[in-house]
Amino acid sequence: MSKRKDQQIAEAFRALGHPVRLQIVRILQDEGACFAGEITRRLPVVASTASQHFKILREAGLINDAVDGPHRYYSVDKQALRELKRWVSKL
Amino acid sequence: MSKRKDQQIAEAFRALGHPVRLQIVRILQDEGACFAGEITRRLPVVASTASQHFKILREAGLINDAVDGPHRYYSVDKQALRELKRWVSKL
DNA sequence: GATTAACATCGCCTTTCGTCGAAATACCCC
DNA sequence: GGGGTATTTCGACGAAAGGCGATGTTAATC
Repeated sequence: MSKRKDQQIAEAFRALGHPVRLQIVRILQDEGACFAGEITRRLPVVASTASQHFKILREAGLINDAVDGPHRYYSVDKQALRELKRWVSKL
Repeated sequence: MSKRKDQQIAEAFRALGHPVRLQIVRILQDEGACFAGEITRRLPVVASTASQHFKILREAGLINDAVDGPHRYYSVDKQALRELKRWVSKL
């Protein structure tokens, strides 16, 4: 029971613990990678707020981003999701 | 994609998004039902703080409690955990 | 190189969280 | 019913979250 790992898992859960962020992950899951504006368009918050949520998900390791010209593509981090699933399945 | 459900799922994730609460759920998972003091004894917080964490987990529907004399037994809510697993597995 | 577009970050404000110690509650036992 | 034990609730506080608008940054376009 590593404390380090616990911290990471808790951070991941915390990141998912907000309706907007949950929505972001689901959109990415459904559509695959999307650029930020496309995601933001479907969220009930302004762009700067959405960006904050992206940051939290990114720092929790749940999503990755790739810059492409003026756009920024986001996608789920499959590895992180796998670990999360593994943790949850042990419950 | 019901908004209602999303709210519940987000609440459950949020509840798990704190190291102490993660620890509580794991203790209950490992040991089965425990009374509050037994759990608190292993946590890095005082009793009143632990009680707050129990409350959050209870309100998120993740654990159940049963009064037994001066003690209070806590246990994980298997149904809620099943739902959570189902949700996560879709990611 | 100025302009526009797409995002991110900053600054600010308000609300919620996390924690503690103190007080309240519930129950048991003498 | 008085004292003791287990647990929750209350009250207070600093810390962090979540929101917005304004400002920065980067890159494509003219």
